[in-house]
Amino acid sequence: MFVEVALPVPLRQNFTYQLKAEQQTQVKVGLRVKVPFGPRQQIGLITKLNVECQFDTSKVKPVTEILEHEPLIPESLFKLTLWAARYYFCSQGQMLSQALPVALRKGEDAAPKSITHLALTSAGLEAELNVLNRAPAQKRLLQKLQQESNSHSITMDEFNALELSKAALKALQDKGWVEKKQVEVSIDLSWRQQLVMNESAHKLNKQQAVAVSVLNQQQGYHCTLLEGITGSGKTEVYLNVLENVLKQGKQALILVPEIGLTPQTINRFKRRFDVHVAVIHSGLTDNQRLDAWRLARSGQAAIIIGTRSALFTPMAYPGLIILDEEHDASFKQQEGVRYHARDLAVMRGNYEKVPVILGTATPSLETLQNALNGRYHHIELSERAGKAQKVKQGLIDIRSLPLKAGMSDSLINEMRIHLDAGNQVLLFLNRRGFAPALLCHECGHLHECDRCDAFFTVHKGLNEICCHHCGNEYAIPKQCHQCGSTMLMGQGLGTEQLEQELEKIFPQYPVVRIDRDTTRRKGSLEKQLHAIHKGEYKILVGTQMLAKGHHFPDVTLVGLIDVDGALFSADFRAPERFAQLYTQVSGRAGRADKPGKVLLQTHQSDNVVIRDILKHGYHHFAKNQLTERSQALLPPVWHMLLIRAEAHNAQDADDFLQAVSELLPQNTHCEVIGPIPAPLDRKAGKYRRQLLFQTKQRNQLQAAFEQALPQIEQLPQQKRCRWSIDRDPQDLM
DNA sequence: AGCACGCCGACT
DNA sequence: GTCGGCGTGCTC
Repeated sequence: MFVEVALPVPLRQNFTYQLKAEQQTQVKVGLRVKVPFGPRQQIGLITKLNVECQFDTSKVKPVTEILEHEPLIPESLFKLTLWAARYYFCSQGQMLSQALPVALRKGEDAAPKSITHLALTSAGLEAELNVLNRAPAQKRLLQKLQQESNSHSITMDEFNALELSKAALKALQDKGWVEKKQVEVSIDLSWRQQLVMNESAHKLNKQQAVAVSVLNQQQGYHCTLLEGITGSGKTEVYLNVLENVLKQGKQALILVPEIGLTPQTINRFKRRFDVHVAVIHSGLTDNQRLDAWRLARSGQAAIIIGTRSALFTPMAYPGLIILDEEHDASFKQQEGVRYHARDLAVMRGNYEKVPVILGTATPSLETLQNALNGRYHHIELSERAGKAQKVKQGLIDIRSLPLKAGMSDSLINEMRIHLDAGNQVLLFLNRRGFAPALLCHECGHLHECDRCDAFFTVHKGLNEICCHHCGNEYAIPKQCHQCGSTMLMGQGLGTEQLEQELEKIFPQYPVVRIDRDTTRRKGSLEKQLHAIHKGEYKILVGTQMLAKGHHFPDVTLVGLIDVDGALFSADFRAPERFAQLYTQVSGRAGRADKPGKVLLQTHQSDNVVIRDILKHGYHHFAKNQLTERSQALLPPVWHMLLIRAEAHNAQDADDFLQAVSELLPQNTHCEVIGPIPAPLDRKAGKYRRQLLFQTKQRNQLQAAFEQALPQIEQLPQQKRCRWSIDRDPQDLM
């Protein structure tokens, strides 16, 4: 008997293996198997049984081992994954391995084993808390354990949630009061019978109430765009719908952007319901991920909340999928298989027959189009939930104005007014580092990365010049590389420099900078945000990071220092992104008793995009953009596939893509553009070229490319370069 | 993607 | 003499 196995290799095919007699009775589609593959053993999933062997039978190898008795993931999720492999033109094995926690890919057991508990010993039960007055961490842990009335024990997960040090635990163990115990896991599904609420729902305004009642009526698959302006209380709507779903004994999957998965967000859900919430984020170890996965699969975790990859978490009793901040670019994977969690979430809702809610204040054009043409329901929340006031907007035309570190006098004056009134000010600049280039004042030479077509960014604090594209870095040179002059200076403005200048202009107001450089260490973002909330800083400087997801109630003025770069990038999504960013930062300013203000500095004050957003708001702008995209044959109206190729030698990449372009149809419904150099022509020492394939209909793209792909893989030019496929690309970089 | 094989330069 | 650089080819 032969079986077909999907393996996590980039070859777009599955592999045939033989089963030994004793394996044949226990084999099923969806089981993991260990198989020999070339010189090593690989773990794959069975996709078909009893297949005719297309391969030279004598070369077919036997399956080494079958790793379980029951399929790892439900059929709906398995089917979704195979669908995604076809859609994104990758191998089934690659897509399936995306869908499994790393531990399972490596062969770890899927069934939950015993887990470690921390338990009180009898001595610990009688121990006096007051003895530990000088060891507060130990005291808290002991107290917690003594309060657990039944078991006098907690799981390691619960211990970690207390955020106490390992040393405190060690000390209690050494005293003989606490011990580690292996406990057999039992599956606790009591939440399905009786949902316990920790707090009651907040009062909804009329729009929220209508939204909740519409969403609660949905049975089976529905997709809804919940378009709610900042502060309109989307989360409260989620929580109400969630309550209804949990009461039916069904689980909910909540997907959030990478930056949005903060303790505050998680606590919001934990605080409302007394259920197990499985949190899946990038900081987890492989085994912690696997634990969360098991809890979700068995149905013990009622709520699963995570970032992009959590999309693939199996659920025993699926009831609802929510994807928050739907427009966020972090839902699209940017390496390997470039899937979009938003699109797959909608597809998953289809397969699981459950409703999907896409929430945002600034819908992506893709989602907006689906809402406008009726594929998705569309619910709008246009009222602010509290009595928060609308922000005031201002445009500063900086053409020929004198600037201090990129700031005009009017911006600085406005800042002073808000700061003197005791409020916080947020300045947004999407360029980290001190200066985006190093200029020789004598000969005009701009120092360029030797591996990329890009200038070095100057980082004064690190005393380094860095290439933000390949990670190349050197100490700041003392002399110009071209003329030897020592008169070197930063050219342009970055967050680091802005921070420094602000400290000079407003010495009495402490400045904090939030960007990838200041938040590199784990937990430092949390720390800085906490300090901001406590009011330790008055001026906040930062990149995108600062604009996304975090609300600062004491910020009353938001300044966008330089948006011209963002608006005039070569990318067709630049206006959309800018509009989203602007709308999102605007939402950060002000609160009920303090009206907020947003100031935008630009050299392009009469730019139609800027005018449109300021005057009519995001929704109006987005509708106009859809028309423009349609006229320009761009997504989401047309469908796009991008093939990137890179090679040491530009000609090799060009030749390959040229050959590809000749394999693709070109007519009124299908367009091929390229090969063209990528926007960053040379990156990390390699030349990058790309080819765009666009079609009017989604299925035309699927059909045409499916037909061409086998031929593309056979092209002799293919060997001389590395190439990859990006369906529905986020950007053309 | 890995991993082996294979063919040329600078080291104990 | 060998260690190791990465180009090329293969994986049921």
